[in-house]
Amino acid sequence: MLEAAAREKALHEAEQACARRGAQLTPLRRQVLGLVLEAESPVGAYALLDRLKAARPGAAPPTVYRALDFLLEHGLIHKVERLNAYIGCSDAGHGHAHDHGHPHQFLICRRCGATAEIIDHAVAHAIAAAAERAGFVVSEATVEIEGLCARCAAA
Amino acid sequence: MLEAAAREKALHEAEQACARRGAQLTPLRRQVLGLVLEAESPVGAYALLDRLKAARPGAAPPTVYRALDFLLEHGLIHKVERLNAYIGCSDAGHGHAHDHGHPHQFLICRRCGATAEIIDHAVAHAIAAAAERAGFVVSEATVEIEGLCARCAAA
DNA sequence: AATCGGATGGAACACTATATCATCGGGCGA
DNA sequence: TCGCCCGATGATATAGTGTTCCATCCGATT
Repeated sequence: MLEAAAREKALHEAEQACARRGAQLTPLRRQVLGLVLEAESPVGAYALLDRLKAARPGAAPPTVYRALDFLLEHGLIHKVERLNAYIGCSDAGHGHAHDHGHPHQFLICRRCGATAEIIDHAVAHAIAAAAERAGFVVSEATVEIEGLCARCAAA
Repeated sequence: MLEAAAREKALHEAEQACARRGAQLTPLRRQVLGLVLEAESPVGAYALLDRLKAARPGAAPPTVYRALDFLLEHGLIHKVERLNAYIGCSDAGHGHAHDHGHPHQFLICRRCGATAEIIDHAVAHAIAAAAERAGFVVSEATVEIEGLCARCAAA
């Protein structure tokens, strides 16, 4: 997802965001975040586990799920429900404690698997308005748009 | 989800929609659709399997997943990704063959689990516009809004 | 030192979904 | 009528995703 330099920068910003919030970005959590950020596409928990085992042979499913829960909780990553996979947040650290994340949407390419996060306020507003008309109090909205990315659609 | 009479009506309409499209709503598929429609909330595949076993002791996971695939394919049910569960479509049969469904959104209550399907054209348009700006060709969009339903928010 | 709480280690298990091969039965042409 | 094809179903096994539970470690506090 990110080049090495950009990844280091993102990790550093994550550390600072956690520090501000009184959350501990431990070496394990930081390492899992790094693995998510270096993946090309959204990455599954067990793929992360395999990679994590290179550095931590004893790692088991709860190891990675606990780290993922922390990162989700603090808005550093998102889960892509349609793929059962995780991706770095393009806008990490811009929330408050226990804010599971800002409104966002994903564009998921069927063909190449590339997944892009977008932040479209018109979509967010339309959702907020529709929910309000139903008397519904929104805590979080999942918007996952599947189709063909520009590159694959052209091909 | 539906009272007995409304359920019968929905099943009958599903039969007619399938007939129009040259699809076979076999007894098994009809039975699974009935189980989905009579559930209070979105229902998981294995919960359906348990109920199906009452009538068909030999039923196994593929039995129910194949039926669900057919029903999804023909727009008679939807999958709620956040819950890994299935729910009847509120607008069944209004599509064409291999049209996996019209634009729709879900309101999922965290507290009581009630899940309502809504069809909000402003949301659909905002999504289409955002995708188009990215050169993305949409085939299907998942919109799942989690929070508190009007009843639970009032309590 | 005693204790308390968050983080991690580790085994087992629960839940969700798919692969694979066999069988059945209706439609259809030779 | 026979043989064939093909979609649907039966049945077993396995893959993939996520959780529960208990133990341990370690730093902070008292």
